[in-house]
Amino acid sequence: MRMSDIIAQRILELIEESDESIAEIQRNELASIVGCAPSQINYVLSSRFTPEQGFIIESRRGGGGYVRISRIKLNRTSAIMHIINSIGSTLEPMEVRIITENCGQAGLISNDTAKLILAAVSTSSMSSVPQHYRGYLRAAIVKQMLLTQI
Amino acid sequence: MRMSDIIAQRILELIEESDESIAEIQRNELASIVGCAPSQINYVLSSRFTPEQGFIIESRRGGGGYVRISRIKLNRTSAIMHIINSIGSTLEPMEVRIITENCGQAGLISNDTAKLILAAVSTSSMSSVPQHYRGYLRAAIVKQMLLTQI
DNA sequence: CAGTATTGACTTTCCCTGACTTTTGTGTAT
DNA sequence: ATACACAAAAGTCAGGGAAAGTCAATACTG
Repeated sequence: MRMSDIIAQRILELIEESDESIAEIQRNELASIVGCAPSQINYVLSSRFTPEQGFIIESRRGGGGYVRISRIKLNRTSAIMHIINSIGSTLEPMEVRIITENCGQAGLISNDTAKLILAAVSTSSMSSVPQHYRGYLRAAIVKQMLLTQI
Repeated sequence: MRMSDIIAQRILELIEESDESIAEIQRNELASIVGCAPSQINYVLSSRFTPEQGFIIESRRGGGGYVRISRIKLNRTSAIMHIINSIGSTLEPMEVRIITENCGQAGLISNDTAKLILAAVSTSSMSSVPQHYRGYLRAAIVKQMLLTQI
């Protein structure tokens, strides 16, 4: 069995065990338990615990640092997940408008949330970033934000 | 739990308990109560109770010295504007965390909104954009999102 | 060969401390 | 009253340690 699989499995176990669907680990500790390089934890997280798969990663460095992996709870979720999955790797402004409108109409997100999403990906928010990246960025941000609404 | 968190928590408790949203402490006394070096109190104050976060620090040295931490009360709109104005051209993840936490605690934004902001600027949202741009992007997004809350 | 895993060196962030400095209040001698 | 010394605070800053993050090179697998 691959190291990555062991790590992923262990993290999933921790999530299962917790009431809140949250696993909070110390990267170096987990690495030494399973016997791999610490940086491989990052690899596993970024390849298998992505927002697309329904996970949110938060972390903090320094003494007492941690990595928190949380799984989005399912229910009405499916609708939102479906929308998220339908989003490709890039999004144009018009598409964002349509998505938020649809979500709003379907009662999946509030008016306020819709506004927040539009603000986050607004032209003025992204003016510091070269054109070239904006489509990818929009897609990633919208996905990530929708995930919190589950 | 980190020492810094304990100290911050204690100070916030004191502020909550007081009618005037003021905590008045003696640096060395607090340090010895929680068991840390006195200078760490300064560290916590300067990293988490900044004017940008809506706090004012006053102090006096010498015999009978003190440190007074007071939370600024403003009306919602001006409070939010104040925070937006205090944000520079770039933001680090930690700063975003502190800002959303403080806004949440001050009742300026909902829990849900806080989550949305954090999601919008999360590492995974921005992974498609080179490091170099991320600070500026975070600042722009957070400002833009806070503006919708006015 | 293409794609996925794995590692290790280096970087960044955050926390914590201790040595040193500065400010303020108090007492005492002139 | 003035000046001075001393003690009792708080402030500053450089440095070290403990985490997590990044990235490029290499190994493995199908």
